[in-house]
Amino acid sequence: MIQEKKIEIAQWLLDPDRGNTETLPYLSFNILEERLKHEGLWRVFSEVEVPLHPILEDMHKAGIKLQREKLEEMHKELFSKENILGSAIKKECSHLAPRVNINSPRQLGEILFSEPPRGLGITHENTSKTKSGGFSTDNETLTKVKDAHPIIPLILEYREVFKLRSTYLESFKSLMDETGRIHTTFIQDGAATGRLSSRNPNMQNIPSGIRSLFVPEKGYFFLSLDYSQIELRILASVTGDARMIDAFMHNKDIHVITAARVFHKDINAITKEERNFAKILNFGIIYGMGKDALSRLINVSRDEAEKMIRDYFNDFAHIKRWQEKLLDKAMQMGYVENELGRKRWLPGIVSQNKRVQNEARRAAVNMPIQGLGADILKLAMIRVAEILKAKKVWMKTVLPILTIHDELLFEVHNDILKEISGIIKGEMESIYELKVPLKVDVSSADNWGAL
DNA sequence: GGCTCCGCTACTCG
DNA sequence: TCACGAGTAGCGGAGCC
Repeated sequence: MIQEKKIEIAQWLLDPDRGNTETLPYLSFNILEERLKHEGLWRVFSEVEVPLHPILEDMHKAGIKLQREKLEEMHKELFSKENILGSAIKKECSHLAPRVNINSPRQLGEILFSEPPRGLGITHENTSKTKSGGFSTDNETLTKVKDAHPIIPLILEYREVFKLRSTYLESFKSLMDETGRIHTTFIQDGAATGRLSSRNPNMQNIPSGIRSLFVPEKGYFFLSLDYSQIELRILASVTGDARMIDAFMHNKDIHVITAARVFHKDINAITKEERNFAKILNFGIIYGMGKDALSRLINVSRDEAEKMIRDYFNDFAHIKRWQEKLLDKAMQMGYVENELGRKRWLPGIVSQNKRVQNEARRAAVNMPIQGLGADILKLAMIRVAEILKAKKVWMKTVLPILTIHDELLFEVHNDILKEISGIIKGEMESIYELKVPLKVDVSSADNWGAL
């Protein structure tokens, strides 16, 4: 691994948000090494990031194959659909603005929500929602008024089609090599929590509807292994909350358990909707969600949302205490850290500006969870690569293809699929010890969409 | 007049 | 103001030559 890369990673570990320090680029590696050791970051550097780097290079080299004909076909189809929808939309508002650009949210907002004669005067609750004072035209807003005018569903469908064509299919076409594979770049020193990201193209946000375009070579299968509910398991483990730990130890449905707690009902009486609310609440806790966000998301009053959060913390008392302790320390020390010592500095935590401070507080409670999830996956990648290299199959009959936050994707030769999937699953589940078991779900298929 | 840069809006994923 | 973490496309304003 080249020295320059090590320096970049060291700098990122010392300032993962890229903004707290100014002139690190001129520091020698020796000085960076001292700083890493001084900050307790040497372990993450030497045992995680350094050994991970060649694996990401191998993934880049391997790439992932697209079905060229199917890609062309889908592109053609979407392009024609896009044109038809575009014409229909323009027809609906041609009397107002014959030269409207549908891709301009500002123009679109004017046309939909201004009073006649300038616009269609569609009624809506929240006027001028955007930062710059314009009408918001996002999916949530338009869905609320989708029956008010025939133009609305057309716009929603146009947006969907346009996104698929322009952001995904178009870039696949231009990035595909002669063999039909595209080679994303995994960014090791980008995300502030320790996660990886991906670009050119971003393979970590491919819509499920077009994943079937990606296929293994003949004689191979895709093998996917994903950690089941890893962030909630980490939440249970690092907070030491006995009830949540118990739920995972006995393989119970964590969202049903939560629903029973906050709705004061028996586990067997929980409805689908209540389970879904609890699911949103569980994730919301990881993200530091407040009553406003919760009430908007599950469509209850702010008072009801506040009560649900209060009940949640009453029942999972360790979680509340863990958050308070963490925030105290963050304010004293200026940073938070995960179990491996990975750090994130959050100067906003002591800001006089309430909004800035609250942003930092949410990031603070999230980082030790999201960041440990990232490290567990990274450790697993390192271990799996080691074993598969020893078996002489790495980059031969087993290709590492993608890593998507809680999931690994491989392209594996038919003959060894079963053996390899057992090995990788075992390593992923035993790579890190939490107070609850790590659970990995395995699936394989002859295209990415079928996993 | 044409070019690049950047913030904003919107949408995709875990 | 609106829940954490990312990347990308297009629009449109600002500033430069």
